Amino acid sequence: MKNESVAKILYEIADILEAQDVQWKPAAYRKAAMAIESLSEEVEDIYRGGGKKALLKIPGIGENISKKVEEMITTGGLGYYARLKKELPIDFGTLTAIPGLGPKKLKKLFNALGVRTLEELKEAAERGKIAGLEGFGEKSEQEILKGIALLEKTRGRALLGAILPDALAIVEKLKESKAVGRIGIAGSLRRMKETVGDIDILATSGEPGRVMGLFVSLPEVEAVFAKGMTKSSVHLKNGLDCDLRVVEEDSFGSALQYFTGSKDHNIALRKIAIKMGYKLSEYGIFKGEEKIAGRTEEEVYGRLGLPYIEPELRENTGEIEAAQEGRLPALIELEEVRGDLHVHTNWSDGSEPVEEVVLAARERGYEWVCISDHSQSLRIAHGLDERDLERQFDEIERVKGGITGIEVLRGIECDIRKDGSLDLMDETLERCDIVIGAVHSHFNLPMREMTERMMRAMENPNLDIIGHPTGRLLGEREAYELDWERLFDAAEDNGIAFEINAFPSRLDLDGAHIKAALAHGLQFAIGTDAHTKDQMDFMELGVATARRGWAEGKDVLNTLGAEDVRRRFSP
DNA sequence: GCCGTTTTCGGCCCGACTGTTTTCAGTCG
Repeated sequence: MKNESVAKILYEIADILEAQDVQWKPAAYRKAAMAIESLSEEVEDIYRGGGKKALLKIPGIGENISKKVEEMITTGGLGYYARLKKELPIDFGTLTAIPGLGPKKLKKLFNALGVRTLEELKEAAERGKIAGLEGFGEKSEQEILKGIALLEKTRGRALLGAILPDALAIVEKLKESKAVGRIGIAGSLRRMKETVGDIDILATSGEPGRVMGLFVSLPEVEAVFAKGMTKSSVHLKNGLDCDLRVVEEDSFGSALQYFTGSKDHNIALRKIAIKMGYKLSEYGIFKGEEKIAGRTEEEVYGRLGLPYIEPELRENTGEIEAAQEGRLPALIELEEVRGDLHVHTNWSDGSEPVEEVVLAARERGYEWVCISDHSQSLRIAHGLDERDLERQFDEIERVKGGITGIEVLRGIECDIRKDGSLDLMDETLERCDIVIGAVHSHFNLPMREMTERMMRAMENPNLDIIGHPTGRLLGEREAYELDWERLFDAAEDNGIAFEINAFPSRLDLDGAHIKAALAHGLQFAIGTDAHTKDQMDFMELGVATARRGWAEGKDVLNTLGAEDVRRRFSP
């Protein structure tokens, strides 16, 4: 059973128990579900490797839940869940996604009207059966109908690269108002998560009413969920929800800290505050009635005895302990990036000729750029064969002659065939500065075969980098499974780097992969995989991913000069 | 149900918004 399915059942158990007014257990089940959901490894594999004992090592999973997870993995079902579901056969997973409906209200609807599914809820609301119930009214019935309509449209999380510009545009529009003081993005967007579920904006204002009025009437807004003096929530036309909060000037730092999260990071901070005899909230740090911090985030962290922690690290995955011990990494900065390792031109499936791509790289302040088009197997992308590549090398030489101030590296995104061999002759690959090997076919191989396919490719002395290693794309789960430990070992043996692929529709390596690889002493190369000049701007996303994996400048090859990159990859 | 430099028992983050409840429960983040 996959992590997602295990987590879904645990979430549903939490909802059922909460509907039954059970104390504390719902929170415990939810915490366990979140822990399993965010594992970078399959819980099945963890169990196969170390049994129930290994499950107990996952924080939030104790004696009871580990037994239940064990049952799910070994039998594919869970008796406890089946019994609960019999008592309360409600589709909590779907229905709690409707704003305003939680476990308790859904139980009321079930008891009064027998509502179990989205369809039954819709029918009950359309027939006006809900308005008369205790605890509901005309308004809530309408809200439910609106919620269902929104749910039926596309919902869910969106890619960072797709949302960041929209969020910045809203912030810019609000900034134009004189009523707005300080303003900034918070939430998972500020932490630069690969995907974001909503947009959180935080501002200060002497006239919150005016700011809220402006916010809910922005043209981007499709529906308004709530409008108050300190908080308003809307649904945007791009499909995401957006919250705006207005706070006092002297609470901006603590509010920014609080609403940036993550939730787990904040809970850990609050526990530290409690131990020190303080109370931490979005309004500041309080010692009794007295407020002792809150104006800036630095002040908040400082009062808790911590250095400032970068938003990308705030996941409670060891950053607080590292901060306490003074061993936070000096995260790589966008300014340190000296070149893009992976761009396409119109020689394969890119839009522009070599010359324009090189000029675009120079405009971005890079010292070098590596041209890396597809190899011949990728027919739909007009992949290059040996002769094409030689001709492209000539073209690169010609372009280099006419453009100063930037170095051009000769690269190739070479297909890794099903058997692990590379798609071009060794003599040709030897003439490249950088060979990026990538999988573009036979995605459904079993984990072992796929891993060994890549390991075989790594043994070719010409291969330098594994490109977009996970194959994950938007809307799909991991396209194929890999045995990371074996892969890391092979990369170490052969001096191979992994690519952090910043192409906007790709959900490639995440922070956990990167941390694990760094622990093996491996290096990364950020490639935008740009197919148009504009897409080279997504370097920022690649850097954010590296930062979320705790990478420093030395861990990322893009911080090297052109000659050092060449030397790093010459056999 | 989980967890432990307060603890193997007794805690578990905290506050705003909404609707309908005339004093607050449920939901949300």
